[in-house]
Amino acid sequence: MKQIFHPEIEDVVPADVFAALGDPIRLGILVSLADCDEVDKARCGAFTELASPSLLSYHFAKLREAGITRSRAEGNVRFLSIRREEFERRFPGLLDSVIETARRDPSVPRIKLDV
Amino acid sequence: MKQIFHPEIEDVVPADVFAALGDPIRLGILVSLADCDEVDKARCGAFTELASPSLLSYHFAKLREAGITRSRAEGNVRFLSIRREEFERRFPGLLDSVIETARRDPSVPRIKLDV
DNA sequence: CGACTATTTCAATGATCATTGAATCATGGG
DNA sequence: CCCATGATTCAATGATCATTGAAATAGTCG
Repeated sequence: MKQIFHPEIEDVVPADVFAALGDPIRLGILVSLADCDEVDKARCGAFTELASPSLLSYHFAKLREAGITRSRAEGNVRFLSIRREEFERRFPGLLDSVIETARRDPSVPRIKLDV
Repeated sequence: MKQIFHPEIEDVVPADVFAALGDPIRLGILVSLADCDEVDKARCGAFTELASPSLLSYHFAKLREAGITRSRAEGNVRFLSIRREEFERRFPGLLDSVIETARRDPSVPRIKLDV
């Protein structure tokens, strides 16, 4: 079982966060996660409408390495979640307005995550 | 006098905004502008501590083309300002939390703009 | 006009990015 | 043990990026 790298939240830097948000697919992943009813229950494989599996994997890594999301392996499957509390502590208010901005905009693709 | 392109605020899209914010120099320009006492009085030439003139020009263009700033030519000089009201209307609350995030973070370089 | 200043543009560089498809790896179930 | 499933990794692609320094542009002032 390979270790999945997550940066310490204190090491996360604004420019890297915004760079990670600067892609429509990644914004789509983020709003879809945010709109998911059950936190921490979103399978990676549920996002295939947004991109191919290998491209998704690439974008998941970007979000994860920017400190925005957390990936958790459970058996065969991986779950994806937003690092809400940590991120809120590190950059108060930021994620809420980012998500709200992305949620409101039709240019951001999104999926319904059935949990 | 060459025309300077500014996108219509309605044409501005979140992913492009975040991509423009995904660079420490550009964040530095933004917070420095935001912390400038007199709005719309910041000369482009006042940012030379952040980068070389030609690199600054490049970053100014990125911010401008992303709809975040406005450039105004006046004689020999160009002035730079944040498109506050328009941007607030387009993406309510976003710019405030972006600026606050950048302002608080020591990884973002900044200058004192004497006006 | 001619020199000077402020700023942009251009061409060139190497680095990183988004994307693709094939290969790999790990797990769970028969 | 074998195979299917879920997901990542790898190699290769062309595109875009940040940076540099030199050249061009435009305005000002003598």
